[in-house]
Amino acid sequence: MVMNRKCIIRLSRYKNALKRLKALGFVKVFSGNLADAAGVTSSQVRKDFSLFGITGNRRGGYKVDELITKIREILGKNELQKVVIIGVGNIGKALLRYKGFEAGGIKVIAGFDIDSTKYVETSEVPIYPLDNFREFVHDHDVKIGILAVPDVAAHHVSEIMISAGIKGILNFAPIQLRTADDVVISNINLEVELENLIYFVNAQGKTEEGA
Amino acid sequence: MVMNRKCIIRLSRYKNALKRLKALGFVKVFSGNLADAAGVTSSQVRKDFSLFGITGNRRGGYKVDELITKIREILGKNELQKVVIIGVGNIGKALLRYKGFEAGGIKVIAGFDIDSTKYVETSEVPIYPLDNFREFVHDHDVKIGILAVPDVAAHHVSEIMISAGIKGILNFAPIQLRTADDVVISNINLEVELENLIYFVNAQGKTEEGA
DNA sequence: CTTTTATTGTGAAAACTAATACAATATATA
DNA sequence: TATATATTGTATTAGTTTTCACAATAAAAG
Repeated sequence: MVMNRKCIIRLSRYKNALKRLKALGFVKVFSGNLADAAGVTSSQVRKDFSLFGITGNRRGGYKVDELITKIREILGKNELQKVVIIGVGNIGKALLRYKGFEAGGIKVIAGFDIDSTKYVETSEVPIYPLDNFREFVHDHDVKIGILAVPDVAAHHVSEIMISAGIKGILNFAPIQLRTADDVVISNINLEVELENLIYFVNAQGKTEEGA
Repeated sequence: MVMNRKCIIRLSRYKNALKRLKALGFVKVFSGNLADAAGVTSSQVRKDFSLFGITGNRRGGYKVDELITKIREILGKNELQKVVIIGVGNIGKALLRYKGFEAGGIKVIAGFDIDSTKYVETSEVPIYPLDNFREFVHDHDVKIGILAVPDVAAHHVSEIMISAGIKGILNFAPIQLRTADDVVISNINLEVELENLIYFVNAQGKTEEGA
């Protein structure tokens, strides 16, 4: 079992690239095509594939359809993945409405909030009180949750999520969640990302001067 | 000039942790405190600091205020950083309204869209037609842009951004942007993040069984 | 059918990143 | 002031990830 996060992320990117290539009519691809599309080297592509036991034909490349299927298998995406969102503020609401997931086999099936003015059970994706969370997660066998509450609430809510049975959290709150070993956390911190950009843009300016 | 992205991201995290510790009344901290708050080891903290020439006192730790100032300097955050958003859909709108940036010295000063029904010049953050982009970027000396348009438009819009003088792009579109060397791109791909979580949650399940 | 050619698959080398260990030393204590 | 102690700063070691290089081989060409 490959536990290298970067490698899994590249696998997702290969899959996305393959979908685009397929839409363009490609039936088979070479490692170099995928490398270009995903912004890596061809040997990186082949090495990644070899880690997962994905093989092609020497001199013949890889068949697009087979590759997509195999990658989806590895990523556990051949069955629909149900996701819930906790915190229906700016970000949470945007993700509830975002249509981009469904094509990829991910479906946001509900939102939860403590603010009762946000409850809407009739909309496309219903929004329930946080009190209903545990029952909902149990009934629908949900394993993945998106945490989009303000930072002061984040740790408390994450504990609610975990105790309800959530095993993977995509955390938008700008704090470092500390959790049990069997729960996987992915952090998206927009301020950190922007600070990163600012640093490298400034650095770029400096090295350009120097060159 | 440190060019290790992970290291810069940790620096941002240290800064955030320091702000929290300061709010709790801390005047000085030890590498171990920061390590705990940021979820790394203490030697990692010291190694990172040493790369940037940040020094403390042996046996005395680091002064919180000095540290924050130095990190902000390194990150280029001692002056207000102006950011624009291109694409005022679900995600773009959420980021326009998001209040979390300002405390960190980042200000979203405008949004842009091709859809004329979205123009609002009177709201807190004005939304203009994309045609005004080049002039606005020039007038306000903006260097950082958030790209939040649908994937089919992303590459075209990124070219408009770069030709207008944008040097750093935070890209939410699920494609790999290809750009000039002097432009820095950071990608946030929510589907990829979720796929990653799904993989590791499944993997967790498997290793648990095996154990 | 034989030769040439392009591409895969992977072991080995290189580059990069993190952890360990400990000397140097500032602060605290007696 | 002298001694003990806790913490930094960094050289070294270990670990991880990527690139390189090339044998194996399938397809194409002759």
